Amino acid sequence: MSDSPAELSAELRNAMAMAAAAGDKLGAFKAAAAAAAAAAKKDKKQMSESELQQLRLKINSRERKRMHDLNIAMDGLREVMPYAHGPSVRKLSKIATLLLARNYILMLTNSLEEMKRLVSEIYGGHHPAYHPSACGGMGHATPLSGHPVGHPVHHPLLPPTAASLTTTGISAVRAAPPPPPPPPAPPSSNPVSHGLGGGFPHWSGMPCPCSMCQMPTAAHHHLSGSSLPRLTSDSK
DNA sequence: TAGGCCATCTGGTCCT
DNA sequence: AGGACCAGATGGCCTA
Repeated sequence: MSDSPAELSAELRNAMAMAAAAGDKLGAFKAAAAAAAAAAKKDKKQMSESELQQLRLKINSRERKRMHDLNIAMDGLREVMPYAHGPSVRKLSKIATLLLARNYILMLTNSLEEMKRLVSEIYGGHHPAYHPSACGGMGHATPLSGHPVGHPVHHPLLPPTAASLTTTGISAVRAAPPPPPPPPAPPSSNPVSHGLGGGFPHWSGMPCPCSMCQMPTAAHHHLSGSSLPRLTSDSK
């Protein structure tokens, strides 16, 4: 197996390492891109070994950048998760981040529903929030979730309500069976580890990403995975 | 040492 | 045609 992909990629890695060592990676990328652009004008069968290699370097560099951007977005997601941050805490894995985010969204959605229910109970459905005309003509698409009387509402910054989510293709979240609303405990309370795989610390009232704590929300399983349209093509 | 996680390469497919 | 996206393969690093 002398021409195995592993050996070929090792060769390319050496080329990249040499290019990176000679200068900045951007410069190496630009050189590779220029050579690849010239080479791409020809038929691939007519391309020389080095031209093919340059094209491969360009594609590899693009893919690296794409994955790097994805990791940056993942870090941004980690930052807003109710989880212990800090140098002494191990970073959440990607799968754990996604599972925790999902549970967190479900929890927030449920809390919002519960809050709306409580407000309607207290005010008997006569709270001004349920009458958009009382909000200075801002014209809500959906009733606001019971903001306190007298407090200014920054409408553009409000998170979408569960009802509005249904109009954006996320209705499955709302369709989830309501788990018991967790108390609003801050993540600073003592974590409880159940000693399962992954070693996720458990915070009181906070969603856990570990597989043991995934609630059976079969009602919205159709939201996951391959059924989601591509972001770049959902406008069609 | 096995298993988990990750980065990277690679070829294929889809989209603009 | 070129780029974005995806999934499989591979190897490295780390931890229990």
